[in-house]
Amino acid sequence: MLSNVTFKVSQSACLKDPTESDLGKRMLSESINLLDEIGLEQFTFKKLALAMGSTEASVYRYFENKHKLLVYLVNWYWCWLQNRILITTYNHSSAFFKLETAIALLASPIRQDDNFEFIDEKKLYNIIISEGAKVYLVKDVDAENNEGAFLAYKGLCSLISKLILNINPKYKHSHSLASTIIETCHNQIFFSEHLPRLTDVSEDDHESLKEFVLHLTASTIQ
Amino acid sequence: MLSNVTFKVSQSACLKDPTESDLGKRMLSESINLLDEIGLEQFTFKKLALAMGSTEASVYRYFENKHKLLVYLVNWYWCWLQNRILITTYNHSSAFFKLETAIALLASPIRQDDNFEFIDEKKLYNIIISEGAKVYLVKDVDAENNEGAFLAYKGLCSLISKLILNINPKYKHSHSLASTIIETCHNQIFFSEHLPRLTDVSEDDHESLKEFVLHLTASTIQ
DNA sequence: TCACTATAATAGTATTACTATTGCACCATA
DNA sequence: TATGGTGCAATAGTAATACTATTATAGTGA
Repeated sequence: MLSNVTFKVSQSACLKDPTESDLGKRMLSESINLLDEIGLEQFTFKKLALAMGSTEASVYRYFENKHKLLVYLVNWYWCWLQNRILITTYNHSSAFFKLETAIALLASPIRQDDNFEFIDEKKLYNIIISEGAKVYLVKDVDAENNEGAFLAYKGLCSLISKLILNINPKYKHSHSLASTIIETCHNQIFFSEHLPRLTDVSEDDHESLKEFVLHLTASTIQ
Repeated sequence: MLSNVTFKVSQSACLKDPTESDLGKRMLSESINLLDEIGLEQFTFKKLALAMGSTEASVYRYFENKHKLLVYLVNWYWCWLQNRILITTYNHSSAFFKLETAIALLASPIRQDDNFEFIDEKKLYNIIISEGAKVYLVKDVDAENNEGAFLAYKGLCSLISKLILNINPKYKHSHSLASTIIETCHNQIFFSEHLPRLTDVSEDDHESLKEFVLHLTASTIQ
């Protein structure tokens, strides 16, 4: 069902579609490896070029700067995840089951998806957790928003929001709860790995995280 | 009651205590103005030095780099906020009232505290919302954690966690809920200002934010 | 008055982010 | 098969940023 799917990842994030050339695909693949390994602050186009056996200038042909590259990757993830949720819940009618599935997917490391051989979904998931918030925590967030940089996140939030309203049409804060669910899943995983005193979730205990978030969600919307 | 209080803000964050010299105080004051104005990415010690009529090298005498300066400011805020919560709830015995007070303080812009004439608490609050997460979302978070960079955050989290357990001693995820409350307050304010489709809270409607977080908290812990 | 100390200012270097220009391969047309 | 155009990557830079080694100065105690 997913085969031959490509995501229209925010055109504004790249100068040239990296999925349409061999060099571009290697760029995505290597940038995921490198970002996962050294983090956004240490990441430079020079290091990326070295890792992929190309040059700095070639990377600049595809992405304006490293922030836009991160925006591209994060958007790719949001598109991919929304797809995953829709596919996994396709044959079910219960809104509660759908919401549970969405939370389970958000709270667990991602299985490799062989439809995108140039994306390592597990490493990308780590990048989302550690660097994801940096795509919007910038001064020119409004300008980027106007360019459509966050449409995929909004889409996912809207999807979860609708599931919440299906369960309780009178709940007044469905969008806030949806974004809280998303952010909390990632935050708690980060805390469990690095700042354990900020969480009760043990490292890699995704079942416990799912339980926490699901209980919080279900209690809140009754 | 607060007068003559100073915070032992993580010693490791600075090379020299900025509150003990005139230049240091101006450094804190101007860095808050500048960070609020242009954000961490655009912020440089050169610009700070220019703004305060000093030199880059002098700033480096107090802080290793701009990240450490941010760590210092964020820690100052966490210390200050914990103090505020303790003072505001001092004469009350109800754990629920205390939790409500903590959420109200987290969810609202801060009044100017005249005990610290070199800190503009409102601007600092904006910085916490926009830049706060960046203090831990870095590759060497574990090393910084060992140096005690996050003790103040852990202290606040522990305080809220205890209030939760006072209300319901059987609740299993008090630390996770505490950190979720803190992060959610700041996130939702950011979203209300920049990405309104991710929230139901309107800009500057702190009452509605407080309502959302308090309802979520109360429902979750019963 | 003379060292000694603590401080800030000067004057750099190395690295990073980004860009202008050149060179090369592919492809259609004569 | 030759020729000119097009699109891409590589070369070789510049400008700005992050950081440091050294010098200058003011205050303090002997």
